[in-house]
Amino acid sequence: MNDTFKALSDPTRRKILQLLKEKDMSAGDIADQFNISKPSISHHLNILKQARLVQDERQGQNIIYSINLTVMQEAMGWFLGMIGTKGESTHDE
Amino acid sequence: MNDTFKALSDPTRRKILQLLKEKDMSAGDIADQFNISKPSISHHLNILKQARLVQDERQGQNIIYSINLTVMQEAMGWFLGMIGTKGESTHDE
DNA sequence: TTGATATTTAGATAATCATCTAAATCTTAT
DNA sequence: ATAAGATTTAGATGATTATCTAAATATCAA
Repeated sequence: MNDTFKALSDPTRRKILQLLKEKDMSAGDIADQFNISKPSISHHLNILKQARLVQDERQGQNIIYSINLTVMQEAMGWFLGMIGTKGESTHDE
Repeated sequence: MNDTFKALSDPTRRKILQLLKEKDMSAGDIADQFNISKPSISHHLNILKQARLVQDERQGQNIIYSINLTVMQEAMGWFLGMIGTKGESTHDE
């Protein structure tokens, strides 16, 4: 969960996720959307990958990235737990 | 929104929010829950405050912190937007 | 196999961040 | 007014991070 939030804390990485929400994209196509070097984007993609927020698959010369909505939902679960009735305990009592 | 995610990226700050979800607490009582100096906790509280994730109010010698669920809900809205049907565009077309 | 394209890895650097101690501020009680 | 308690501010330090350029790896095409 910490990796997830750390990964989401950078605006470039959040924008990458928003791009991948629309459609799967190659690393190069993703990099073209930013004024940042390709190695830096590769680094961001790696952080997203370690957090399992994205998956990658090689297709010929390209590596295609796609979003992992399952992990996104898990993160949203954290918010749901927080927004539950104020003062409500996590465990039954 | 960036301030929000930045604020949420630290585990100590997330734990503070979980404490405040249960009940409002003074800065000192919050600090007692961690093996971290009071000034450091004060710093974390300030970051949460700038992100408007918490509010504070002085009560005598103490300063009482409370969670701001509205901002939490806004952050969750970002996730809802992400989890919408894959490939679905934000604007109508 | 050689060359071109796509992507990552390595290594360096400047900026940001979490943390600490010491000192300052604010409030209450004597 | 002074002392005590609660909290924050100031300033410093070590760790993490985002970024870059240069070099390495992998795939495809000729």
